[in-house]
Amino acid sequence: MYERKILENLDCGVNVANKIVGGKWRACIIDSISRGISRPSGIQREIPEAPARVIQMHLRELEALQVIRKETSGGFPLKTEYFLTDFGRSVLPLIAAMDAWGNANKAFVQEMSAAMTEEALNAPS
Amino acid sequence: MYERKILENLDCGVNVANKIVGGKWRACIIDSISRGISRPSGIQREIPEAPARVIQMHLRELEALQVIRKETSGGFPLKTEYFLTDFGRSVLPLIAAMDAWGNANKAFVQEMSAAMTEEALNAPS
DNA sequence: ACAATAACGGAAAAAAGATTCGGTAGGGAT
DNA sequence: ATCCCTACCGAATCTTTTTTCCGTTATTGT
Repeated sequence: MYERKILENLDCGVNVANKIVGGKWRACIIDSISRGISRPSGIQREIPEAPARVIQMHLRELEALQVIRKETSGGFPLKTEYFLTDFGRSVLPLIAAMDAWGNANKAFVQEMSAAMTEEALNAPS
Repeated sequence: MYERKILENLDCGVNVANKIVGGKWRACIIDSISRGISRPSGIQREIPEAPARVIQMHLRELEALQVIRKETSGGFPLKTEYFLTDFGRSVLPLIAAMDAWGNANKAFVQEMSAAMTEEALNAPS
């Protein structure tokens, strides 16, 4: 696991929340599991743009943070399943709130974002 | 401004939200301005752990994204003020939700986080 | 024996983000 | 004259996160 050089600050609530749902694919992974997509291969099929390695690493970390719980049946075909813990379920409303706000303001942010890159291109100075 | 190499994906609401409130100091800066701390120097005094340069850059970006609006009175002592736009005010409930969830689960996350680093130290393989 | 699938992880590179260092500029106070 | 304050920005560097590449193990189907 990666060893931090700068001590992370978990005093502020926002930072605590970002620790769980921040990152490029975190919320997607949690959302998939909440929708009953429990196996790693299924999650990968659900989010094909995310590299398998990244999903694997996030699953490890979310398990360590007790957001999800792992269940392995050694049988065949080699079955691993992940489920949300109670704690994990408690983030769902937050993810829903972020998703709702984001979707409501998607067009505006996309527009501003596009304007920013155009501005950068048209002002080579 | 920084030029992305990988196209950012603003299709998903969560990513749109993270574009505005993600990042180490974004929410803190927006929160400060919402509390009436309008000048850069004031914001820096409010968040002394954040380097001045970082705050400056975020202010630029938040302005470009129209989350905040800038007002300059050329007079003296060289006064610049930032205010939330209507759009900016619309993120406040989201930041409040993140902060509330984070504060409610702070102790648990801190505990899990500590357990993770200890685990890493005690298992040198 | 050989491919296919599932789960997983090491290592290094790439990308993104944060930080430090230094510099600009205008004016005020001593 | 010299130092301080305010606002600001370029560039290099460091840290963190994401990605790519390539392995391992185990079992099933052909």
